[in-house]
Amino acid sequence: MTARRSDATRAAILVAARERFAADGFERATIRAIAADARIDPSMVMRYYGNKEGLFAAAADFDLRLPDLGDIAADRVGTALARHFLDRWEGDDTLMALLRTAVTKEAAAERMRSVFAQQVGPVAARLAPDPGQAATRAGMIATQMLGFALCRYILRLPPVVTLSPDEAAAWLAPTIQHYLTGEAAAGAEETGRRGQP
Amino acid sequence: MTARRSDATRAAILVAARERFAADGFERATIRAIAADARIDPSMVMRYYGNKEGLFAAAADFDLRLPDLGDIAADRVGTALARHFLDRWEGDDTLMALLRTAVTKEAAAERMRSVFAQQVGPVAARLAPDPGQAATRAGMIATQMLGFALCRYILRLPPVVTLSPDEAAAWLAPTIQHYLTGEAAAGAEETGRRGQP
DNA sequence: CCCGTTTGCCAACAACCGTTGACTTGATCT
DNA sequence: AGATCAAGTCAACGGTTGTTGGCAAACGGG
Repeated sequence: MTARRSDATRAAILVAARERFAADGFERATIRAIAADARIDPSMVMRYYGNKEGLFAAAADFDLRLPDLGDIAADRVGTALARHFLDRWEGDDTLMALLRTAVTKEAAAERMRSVFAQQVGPVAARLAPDPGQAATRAGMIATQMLGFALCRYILRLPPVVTLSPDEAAAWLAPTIQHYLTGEAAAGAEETGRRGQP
Repeated sequence: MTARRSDATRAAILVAARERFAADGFERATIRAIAADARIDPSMVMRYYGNKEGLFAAAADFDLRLPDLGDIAADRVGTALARHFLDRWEGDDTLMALLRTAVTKEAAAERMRSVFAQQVGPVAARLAPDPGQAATRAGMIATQMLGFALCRYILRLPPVVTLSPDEAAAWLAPTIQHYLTGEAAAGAEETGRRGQP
């Protein structure tokens, strides 16, 4: 397939869409505002992306780009993961657009689920000491990383915003490492039982 | 001030508003839908709460209701906090309404910030080994608790949804405890420096 | 050079939203 | 009983949004 003459316009729309979705979320980001940012007519957005959901799907196409962790000592993976997540968040509007939208749109939440299941899950599966708990371990890592992003980039809690990237990584790394390779939490020994009682 | 005749209506509006805000977020929850749930006219909402933001402010008035932790051993506070947070989330729509809205509305984000600063902050200030790091420790606790709530109740990541409350508390407690009283993360020794370089 | 296709703009529609004001009903007090 | 005021209903307005179809200009192959 050869390059179309409208590729520049398509790309401009996508950039503007990512910025608006990241800054305002899905509902408050209007097609008119996105089109104005991209200096084109709103109807162009419809022509190239069908409708607002199609535009979002194209703008929020995301990959964590986790590096190969094979050559990293198992007890240093926590640090590597924490740093990678932070780098990924700082430079890319896509993750923020996805998170802001996933809170209110089921389709975006589903994409968020698949990102973590397909990209963090395998890492846990390879490094977790207990294969049966790998999914849970990946899930707990997601809670910590998404929670950190939520507090730092969206809610902007002052003590979390103030942290330098190095400090942030230093706080997060032991938690990630613990969820990944630390002792599993049984949790059912006090008042309940695993799964449904 | 004596009880007004309209108190039942006011309360019905508030209940319906909390449910809608919690389920749909601020923008997708319409005054018309809330009024329909409460079986009254939309104009009643305006009369009693001024406008949509006033309604939200009334519906999202929230208190963590942290218990007195004075009589709990310092090394068991993590467990107590984790359990309390979980209880608070399970039973009350208010927190979900607040979180769903805080992601896109600055006023709600500000309320979220003050909730954690004024309610979690003091706990950290009393138990942290290093007073200067108390705010940071409270912030990291917020990242973990809000991240867990985000993944379990809003994004519904399967491995996090599946956990029983006891299992969840067992996973969260060591992390909270570590953020509260564990060794502080220096974090600036590798490539950066604390605060601005 | 001409004709079909792509690219873009313009105006408009239909739906929905928050919000308002006027009117009716019902309770309460003298 | 009649006056007063709160409680509730109804219809509408102004604005915004996603979306559509028609039309003009630019482009490119024959």
